[in-house]
Amino acid sequence: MEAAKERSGHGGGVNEEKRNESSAHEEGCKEENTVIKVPPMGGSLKEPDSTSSTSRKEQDDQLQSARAEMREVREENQRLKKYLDRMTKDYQTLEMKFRDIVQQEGRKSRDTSNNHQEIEEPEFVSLRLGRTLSDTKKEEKINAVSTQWKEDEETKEGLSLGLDYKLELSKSTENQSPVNSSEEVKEEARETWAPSKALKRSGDDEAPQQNPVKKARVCVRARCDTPTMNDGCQWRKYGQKIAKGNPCPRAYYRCTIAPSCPVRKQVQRFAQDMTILITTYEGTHNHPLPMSATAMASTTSAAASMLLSGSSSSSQLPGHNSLATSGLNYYLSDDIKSKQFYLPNNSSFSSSVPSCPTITLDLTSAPSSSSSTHFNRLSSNYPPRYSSTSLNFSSSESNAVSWPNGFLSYGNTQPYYNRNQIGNLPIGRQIENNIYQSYMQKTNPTPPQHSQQENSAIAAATKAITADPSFQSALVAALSSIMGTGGTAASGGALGNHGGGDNNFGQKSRWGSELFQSPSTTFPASPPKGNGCASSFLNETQPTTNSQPGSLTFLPPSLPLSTSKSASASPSDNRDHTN
DNA sequence: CGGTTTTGACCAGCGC
DNA sequence: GCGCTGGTCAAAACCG
Repeated sequence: MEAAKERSGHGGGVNEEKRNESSAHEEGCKEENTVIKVPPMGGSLKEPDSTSSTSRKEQDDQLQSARAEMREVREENQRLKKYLDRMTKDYQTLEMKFRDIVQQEGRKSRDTSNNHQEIEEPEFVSLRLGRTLSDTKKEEKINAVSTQWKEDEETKEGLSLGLDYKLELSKSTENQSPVNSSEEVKEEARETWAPSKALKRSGDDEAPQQNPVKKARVCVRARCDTPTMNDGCQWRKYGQKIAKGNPCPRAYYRCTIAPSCPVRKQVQRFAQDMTILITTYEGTHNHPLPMSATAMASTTSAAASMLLSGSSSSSQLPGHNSLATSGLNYYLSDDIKSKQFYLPNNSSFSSSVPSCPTITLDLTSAPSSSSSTHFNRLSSNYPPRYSSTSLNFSSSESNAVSWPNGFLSYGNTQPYYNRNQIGNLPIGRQIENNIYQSYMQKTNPTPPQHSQQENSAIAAATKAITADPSFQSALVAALSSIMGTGGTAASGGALGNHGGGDNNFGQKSRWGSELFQSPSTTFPASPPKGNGCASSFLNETQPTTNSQPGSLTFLPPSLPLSTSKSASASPSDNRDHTN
């Protein structure tokens, strides 16, 4: 190309000479190629007619050479185009093949592992989180999955499957072998939170140090204006750091409900979107939790259980996961390296996360019923062993509803309320708060315009949701898994669910009513200070809408919002609550 | 006064 | 071995 340019330039120079003499050539050049015809005009003006002696042959030769070059250039362009087309086709075909493979694998695993479930309750959301499988089965599953993925992912990355299922394979999976993963799963299943250095230092031997490295983490992403998201637990801030790559400091909290509780959490803003608060829970509560904390705890524990049980990874297989079918999005990612849970650019958070499986509950996804399609195509690959798993329950809450009054709205109000707009508008929160209060107190002197409508709508939605078999099954599965993994242990459910299985289910069904009827009795009163961010979670399109048959909506008890003026409002909230 | 938050310092892991 | 970074400690300050 450059050569052609040079030549054309050269030809231009030649034309200059001709220009004065015969414009006929120029005309010819115009027809052939516009490039050649652009000669520096100044030169031609300066040139005297001394060139009259140049023979036409030379000119013709030059023209022809220039034309020939142009032809070559065109041909080259055509070749490049063809090549590009070919590459595109190849890419598409490969993509198709890959998807087919992935889907087939998904079907296989589903058939083998979740057979009965689907037969019995095709519409039900499976949140058993692998509890129905024996450990060995789990391991096998995991291994198989891991290996398969490893193979598949070796050639491809950036998998996007239907049902909003997305996987992220660690970009650098290094030594992670399926075997290791299974072992880790085992260890994780014990719910032993690796004390890491702090505990080591403190001589806290309760936590098994056999499992020094891996610990399940549950990362909750939610839009939140407040420094922290109140999850009902009592937290004490014990440190703050500015992590590399994120201007926002990362705060470290420790559960203070029980002195020996190993649970910790990290709170950090998402660098690319400051409105997104990323909370990472780590460890297992070894004590009962307040009601207000069970919502988040149960959810996170469910997620953790999923992760630990390996169902996540297994299920992970494309699309087969019941979660996926149910409209739940969950992502696998290696947060350690990939760092991008969902957002392509995401490099701000979780960079600190050590090599441990992490499951992410994304509450920031757009309300789109089918799941957050807007984000995330995980660019990276699924690590041979489960690394981090992000679980997106397709929360409709693109904007986590935050209720300054200290309550979290789990009800999916979105269908009735443009959550997006609200969330994005500064006044959104206020409006929501007002609405919420209006129906919480029923005596709100200045209810917003739509508050009553919303109340009724939400109430109806709540009823519908709670009555929905899919919802119930999902809750049952989730809770059973929670109970089983964490709950079985006296130490408490993963990440803190303390309720009993059956009770929980009952509880669940009560959530909605509690939420709307007398939340204040069950949940920590909203802190006076209060502003907090409620992580509305697990909101999905409502079953009633049927837009997503399998969609899951959790209506856990409202969460108290963080309140303290400073970052971690939770503690104070809880204090208020407990005291 | 008890608990929490702040913040500088310390320690360990990791990569070069 | 050194530097960087993440995670934690712990004393002081703060708050109700």
